[in-house]
Amino acid sequence: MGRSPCCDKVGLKKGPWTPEEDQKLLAYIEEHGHGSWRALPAKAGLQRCGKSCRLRWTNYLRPDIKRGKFSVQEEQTIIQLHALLGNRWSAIATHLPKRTDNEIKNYWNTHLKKRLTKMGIDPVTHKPKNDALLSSDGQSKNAANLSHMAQWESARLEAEARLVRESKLRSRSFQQHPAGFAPSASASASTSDPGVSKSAPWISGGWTKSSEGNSGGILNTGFSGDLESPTSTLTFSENAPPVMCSTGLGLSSMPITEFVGTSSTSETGIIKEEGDSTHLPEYKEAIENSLSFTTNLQDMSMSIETAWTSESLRANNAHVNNVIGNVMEEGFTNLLLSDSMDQSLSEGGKESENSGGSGDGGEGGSGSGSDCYEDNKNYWNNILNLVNSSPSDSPMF
DNA sequence: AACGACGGCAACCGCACGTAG
DNA sequence: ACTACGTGCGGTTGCCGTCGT
Repeated sequence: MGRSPCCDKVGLKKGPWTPEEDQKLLAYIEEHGHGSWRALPAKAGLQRCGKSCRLRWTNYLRPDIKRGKFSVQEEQTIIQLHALLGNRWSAIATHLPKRTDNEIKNYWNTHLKKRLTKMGIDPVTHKPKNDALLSSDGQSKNAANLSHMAQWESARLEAEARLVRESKLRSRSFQQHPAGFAPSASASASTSDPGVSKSAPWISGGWTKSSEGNSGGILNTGFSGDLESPTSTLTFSENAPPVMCSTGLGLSSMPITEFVGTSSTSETGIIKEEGDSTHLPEYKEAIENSLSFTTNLQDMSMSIETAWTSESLRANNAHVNNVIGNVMEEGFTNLLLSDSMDQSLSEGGKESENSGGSGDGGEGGSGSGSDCYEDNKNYWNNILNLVNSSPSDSPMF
């Protein structure tokens, strides 16, 4: 595939941007929008490649960027989402308004990763590093299961994002071929679309819950507030079996409940080993089937917003943030916060400016010795809380 | 004061993906 | 179906300021 290098032209400047360059770029974009990035430098009178301009704009000049220290809440959000999504910074950035993925990535690499390591948690797997030591009391199993859960959740998010992306495409078709679809002045996607089942097998497979009573699947649910995410049917109810209809992912029979109920009762609800092993291939398949790991939560929220522009959908992101916020209030972040504070104390309050916010670091007291396991347990419990507390009646989750 | 080590961060690089022609 | 282009994304690099010796 031919792909012309963008910066191989001689005479193009690289390296740090000067205020003059910034000014030029800013002025041009404010007046004309960025349009084609490749064409922009010439038009704006910059000796830069388009890519460089784009990066400068998205990571630095954009007016809606918040700079400066990350708040404790932001830190916690990053860690939690990283546990679920891995190094998908753009997805994580979705839930940190005004922060760029690059900034988050840098912050993770320079601060949070180290902090987790210091806490004895593997920043990659988010598992306790002393897994082996814990194995005797079964904690390693728990940790593995929790990690497994996170992996699965990651795949789930991927699938959901794909669904939305698919819907986005449909939305474009709406705009381009309005005659071919029921007109939707309110863009509320209130129509059924036979094409859905063809293009999105996981939809056609039926989100049992969401498609019940509306044959068109998810898109039929009407987005006036009762949009049912396919995966939102993953209710995490300990009583009612979850209606996992991700047939496209081969997950329909997965014993999700067994995973799910565990978040709040760390000791009891952990995945049953037999269930886990039984469905391991399905998990694997589910994850592997989520081919497009480029999708992210931003895709979900943004594409829905652009696709249907329903106010109710705007709550999706807000909800996620609320969930995260709730989790934080419940103490997960105390762990890190306390660590943060420990660090502050030990390092002379280097990070004490940390948004002074939510001084909820009170009861934490992590970090030392015997508390380590407890902390890690809480850590994972709260990650699961994040997932579990996504209400089934949420438009998005 | 000079020097090296280290950390933080902006920017670059290259791959992947979507899309238009 | 193929190709070129535009863009998104994550990993990496390199500059610069700060700190310790």
